[in-house]
Amino acid sequence: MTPSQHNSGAGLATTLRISVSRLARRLRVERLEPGLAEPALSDTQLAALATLERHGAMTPGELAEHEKVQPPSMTRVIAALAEWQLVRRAPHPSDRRQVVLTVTDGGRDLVHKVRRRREAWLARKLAELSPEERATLRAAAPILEKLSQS
Amino acid sequence: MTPSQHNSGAGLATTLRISVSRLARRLRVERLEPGLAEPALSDTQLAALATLERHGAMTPGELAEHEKVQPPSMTRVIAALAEWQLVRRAPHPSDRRQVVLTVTDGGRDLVHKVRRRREAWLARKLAELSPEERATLRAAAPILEKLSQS
DNA sequence: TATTGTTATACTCTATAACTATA
DNA sequence: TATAGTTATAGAGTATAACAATA
Repeated sequence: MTPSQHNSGAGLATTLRISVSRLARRLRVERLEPGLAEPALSDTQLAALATLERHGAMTPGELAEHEKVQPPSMTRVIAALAEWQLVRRAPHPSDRRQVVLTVTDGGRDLVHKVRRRREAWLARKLAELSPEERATLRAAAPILEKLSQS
Repeated sequence: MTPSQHNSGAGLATTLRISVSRLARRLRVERLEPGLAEPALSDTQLAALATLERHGAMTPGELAEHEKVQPPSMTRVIAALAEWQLVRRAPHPSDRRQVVLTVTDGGRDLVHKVRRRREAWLARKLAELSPEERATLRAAAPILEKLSQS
């Protein structure tokens, strides 16, 4: 690696891209494996449910915009989530064209369960590291976060 | 955060999962945006091409197994790649049921181009960081790599 | 008979276009 | 007229089942 690469981060870019992509894929897989009890939610359904759980209440249009899907696609996602009693639809208080979506208790439980399951694997792996290695990752996390902004 | 969480990495698991997943998604998106010159390869097509570029020569069955798709799906992927002259099919030397796939020069160029494009974005972002931040990431990369093993 | 690859067909997910109800 | 949501329909991607060629 040349000094200029060292400074600009070209060599670092290669190793970081590989390690980040691999770990992310591993985390994604880890979400799917267990948990055959609950309905098999698709990525979009799970993401929409998690967004709703975080934001509290949104209209279908807002949710579609947030999840970067078109409104008709969100209609189908909501229909599935509503059928499984994970979200609830209520009339908008002032505008009768709109619909207000909220997460049910069951939906909230499912979001938490999936979140815990995803993190359980990673937490186990982190516990196997040395304290110094964990400190390095703790310092790196906000920098990684900053990289993905903008 | 409690001391035990600090030691086991449960709190760290949350922040690290979020930052790694976000950055990986950002890197994936970065593959799509520019490059309107070449054919728009799907994720699976690009992954199959990259695997073939790395391994040199495989049969459709081996490639399907490696990419975790069923053989009929791989048949269609190969058909598209062959139509764009990115891979070449040759008869197997001894078993006439089998087919041997190799990457063409054009396919190899495309793999390299996409790989460079993905890294260019990250290298630009890394160059905006302070030397200390880059040093932290350089230390973190092998630890992230270790986490994704096993 | 078993195996490799392909063709036929169906399902899931998402998109665009057209429609309904309301503002 | 414009907007929110839905319904109708089409396209991309992948799966299983059935088939042809070869071992």
